[in-house]
Amino acid sequence: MHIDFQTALDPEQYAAVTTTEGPVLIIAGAGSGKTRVITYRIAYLLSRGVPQEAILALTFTNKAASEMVQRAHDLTGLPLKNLMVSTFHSFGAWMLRREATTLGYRPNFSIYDEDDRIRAIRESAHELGFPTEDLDPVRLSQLFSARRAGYEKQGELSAREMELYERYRKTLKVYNAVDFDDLIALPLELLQEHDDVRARYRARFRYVMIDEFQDTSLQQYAFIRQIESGNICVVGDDDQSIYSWRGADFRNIERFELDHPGLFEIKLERNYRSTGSILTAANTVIAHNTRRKKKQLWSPQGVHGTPIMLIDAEDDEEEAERIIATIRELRFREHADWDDIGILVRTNSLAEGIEEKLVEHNVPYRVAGGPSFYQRREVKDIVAYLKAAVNPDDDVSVLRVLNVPRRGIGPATIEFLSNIAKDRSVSLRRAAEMARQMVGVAQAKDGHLQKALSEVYAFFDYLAQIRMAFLEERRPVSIAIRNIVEDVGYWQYLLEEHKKNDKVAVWKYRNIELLAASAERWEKDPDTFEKDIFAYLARISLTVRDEVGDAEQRLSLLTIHAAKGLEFDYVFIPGCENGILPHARSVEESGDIEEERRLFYVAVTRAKRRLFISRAMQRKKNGSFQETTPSPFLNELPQDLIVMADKQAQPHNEDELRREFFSRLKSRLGA
DNA sequence: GTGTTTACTTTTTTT
DNA sequence: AAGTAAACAC
Repeated sequence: MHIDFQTALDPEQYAAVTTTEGPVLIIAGAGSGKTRVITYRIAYLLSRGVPQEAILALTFTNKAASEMVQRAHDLTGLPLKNLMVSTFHSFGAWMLRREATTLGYRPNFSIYDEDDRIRAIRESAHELGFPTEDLDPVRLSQLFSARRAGYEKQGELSAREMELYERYRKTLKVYNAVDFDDLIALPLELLQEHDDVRARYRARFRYVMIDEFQDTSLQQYAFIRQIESGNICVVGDDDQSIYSWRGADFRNIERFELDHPGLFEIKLERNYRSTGSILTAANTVIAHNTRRKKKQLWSPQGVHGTPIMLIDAEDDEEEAERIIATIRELRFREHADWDDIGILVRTNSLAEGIEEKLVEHNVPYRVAGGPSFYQRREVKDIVAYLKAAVNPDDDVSVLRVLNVPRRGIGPATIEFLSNIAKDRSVSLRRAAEMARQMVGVAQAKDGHLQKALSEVYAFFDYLAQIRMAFLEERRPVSIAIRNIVEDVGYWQYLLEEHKKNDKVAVWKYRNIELLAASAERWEKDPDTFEKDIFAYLARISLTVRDEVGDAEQRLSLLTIHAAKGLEFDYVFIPGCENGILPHARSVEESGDIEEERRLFYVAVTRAKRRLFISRAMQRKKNGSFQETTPSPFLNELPQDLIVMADKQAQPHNEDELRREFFSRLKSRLGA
């Protein structure tokens, strides 16, 4: 490994990379080469003889983590098997797996995503006889998270809801399951309460780095404090803090300063990404925020670039049409590649409308965000089989597939078993086991129930069989998936469920085949170090989307949240209307629009060359049209840098003419 | 226990 | 406008 750090980095970056001992705070403005600094820092540590296993780098997304490893690998040319670059949650899961017994869990615990969690809350509410009419599991889920993270004020619960919260926690323990909050809270508890464990982890991870530090929660901050032992480097930008709704608190930056008196602090303000007009716009907008660290992005090249375009359309459909027309023009006039274009939306629902138009116009695109592959019902079903096989006490997964495909196990049977389970605080599986032994049950006259119960027993026996295959003969996950589909007759089930249009059934079956194929790829990947079923389940529970590495050029359509850390030559920000950006709900909840402004700032700073902002005068919402007003952020932009897009100047262009020509040709040949 | 009809509200962002 | 949950019929 031979790297000339001095020439590869600007002076500030160089200082940030080479100050390896003691606490370091890096304030990294948008486009200032943050990822570059972190990867060079890893390379620098390695070049100084620090062993890989002594380094811990924590990020928020799997994408950021894998990109970092990739770039560190490219830089050093070293195999990086023992380098721990991970998301907070994956790292928590990893720790918890190793230390489960200390905390009273078994190592085969299940990880519950939001959907599983809602089901568990419903289940607990049902057990408590909580009135269903005022049960809002989604809201409760948020409140529970706030409470778990230590935000008492936000997490205000009524006495009854508090009772439900306690029951939910107990229920998860019985199921041997943890939720996302637990993945941080439990390892934290472990480090706080077991000096020997803390000493062990501190001894190992002598160099700790935190990416997107402004997005850490109080809980994560406490966790960082526990695991670091002096050499801690945090990188963040308070202007890009957009996750406060998830418990993030950018004041952790101030806390960090207070807690580390001798810290080395450096600001990266050189922006290598955007043109001058985009930077000026970004600086002007963000200056309206009151609580922020002072920062001014500047461009070392000093190029001013093209003005920002403002598109105002009659309605949402016209907005999408004009965006697409503009994109065509960019492709024609500036030879823009599809990959260079990003459409950044505030909400997923906004993306849907645009997506329809993209399909209509044959624009190749990829969507990020939105419901992921792993959330699809058929995929979740199969995954639930895997989860339940590994951890048969996981009632949420069990209940999900107990009667899928239909086995005649309905509400009555489940009620019967859950009563036993509730009385003894055990899982359904244990309850079923007990029922099997109980003479009274075997002699009961109810033929229906008898039949259903024997189906339940057979179901658990089947799960045990799969479990054995995993643990004893180490059956690969991909094979197990295909076995399950076959054994339970899932294909027949799909056909049965979609009698009217078997296209849906085929589509769903294909998704399952994709799941098996992706598992197979994962098994064969030389970079996967742990290949057992536990590692697999942790991975898919904590992955939003798999980066499908297809070489095809595509435009990106994604939420602003998902766009953080990315950049595009051409950026479109649709829906710049009051209520959308800033989002009404957010303003209502937090009382100010500063976070929404940061969101707008993040969107603007993704653009390298040109920025297009659009809005519709009226927009379809829940079926009917609604008049809109422009986003206040539009007035905060420097007006001399904005140009109104001309409505008339959207003629047929090359692409369209060509397509029209071909379609005519085709129909003539066909006729 | 399963299938169909009816009433109703919904999404802001994600590990 | 559409998808979900409760209500109802078989």
